[in-house]
Amino acid sequence: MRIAKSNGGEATRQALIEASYRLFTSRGYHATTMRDIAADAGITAGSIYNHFADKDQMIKEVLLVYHPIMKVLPVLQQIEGQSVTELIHDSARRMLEAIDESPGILNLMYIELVELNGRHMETLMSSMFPVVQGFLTKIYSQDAKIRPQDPLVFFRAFVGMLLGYGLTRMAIANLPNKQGKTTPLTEFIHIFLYGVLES
Amino acid sequence: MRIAKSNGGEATRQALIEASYRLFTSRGYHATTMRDIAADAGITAGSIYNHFADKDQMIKEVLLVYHPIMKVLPVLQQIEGQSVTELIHDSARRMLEAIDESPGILNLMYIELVELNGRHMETLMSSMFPVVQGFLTKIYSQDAKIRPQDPLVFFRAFVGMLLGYGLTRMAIANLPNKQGKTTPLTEFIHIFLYGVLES
DNA sequence: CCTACCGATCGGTAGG
DNA sequence: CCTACCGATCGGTAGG
Repeated sequence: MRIAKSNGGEATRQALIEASYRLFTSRGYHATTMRDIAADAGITAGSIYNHFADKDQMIKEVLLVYHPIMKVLPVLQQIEGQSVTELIHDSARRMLEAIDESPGILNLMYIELVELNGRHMETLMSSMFPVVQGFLTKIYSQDAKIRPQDPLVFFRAFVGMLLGYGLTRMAIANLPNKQGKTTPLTEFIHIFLYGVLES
Repeated sequence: MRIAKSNGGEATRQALIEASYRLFTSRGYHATTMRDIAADAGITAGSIYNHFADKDQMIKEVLLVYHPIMKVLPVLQQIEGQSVTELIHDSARRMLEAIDESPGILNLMYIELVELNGRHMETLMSSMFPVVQGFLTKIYSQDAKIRPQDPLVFFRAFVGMLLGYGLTRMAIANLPNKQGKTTPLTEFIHIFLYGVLES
């Protein structure tokens, strides 16, 4: 039972988390120095250690708040719709909104997987498990013929569709001659629905 | 017109490329030191610079050989089949084979995109363009109703399906309690085909 | 929260 | 291809 400091302390801590999120996602973990983070948050390097034990604890807290899985879980729990089609449309749209709120958030997956050797994956996935189960129950209890017998395959295909959309969009955005096309998320959803539903 | 050294020089160079590929993909670019690479290739750090100007040139050459795009392009050119279904099955299977040949190869995408800030994406994508166009021409000239009017959407959905399959498989493989299930690539392909073809 | 500083380690070079 | 070494910079600490 600790009483929060009235002002500066917590604000600085938040600024540090946001700064490290910004820098980690745009350069990677090991290329970002404590001095970079401190400067971005408006303090000096030594002062970071009044808020965090070390660099590893910083990325841990960033992952806890910003990892795509963490951002997407609350959305998955609030899905609404009267049919599989509606449920998928609603969830796809809202999951992508959640991801678009934090630019570069998908990079955290890679940072965790490669630069941190997937150390936190187990924790993240296990907190995901019950939510996914609830989501799939909602889907499969609808009155519709669904092609994959294994719900896990359904979920992998669904997440895969969203990942594929997000990553190819990222790749295209990195090009200089990006045409001003509207992003065809609905087309991706339609392909997935046609693929997954027995007509 | 340089005559290759009869022996050790080129072999060491190859050993260095393979070592750096292995280490870059398993730890990331900035976490891998020149000393790590040298040791893995069986020489000392200073000797690397007889073969490569600097660290940046090493990752460049690794990308040129191992980047998923480079591995997948020759496969895309050799696709065979008498129908869209056959063509997609053949290409998906062979593309995934090419990727499975080099473990961790997908990590190179991340290294290039985040740790190297996407510097080489343009070059890679532009070499991809004509091959993709040939692939799509082959697909769309078949006698079949294809749902996406824009071939680019078709291709994004196709690549997205493969990426989604590969990445969710990676995520699952990182878990300790991985069940011994067979990987359902064909189910992914079926979902995609049902989604993309008008029956 | 800052200044000043530490030991370690990095990428890269010199000279043989 | 190795030994020896450089300047720079890193994560982290001490003391105030």
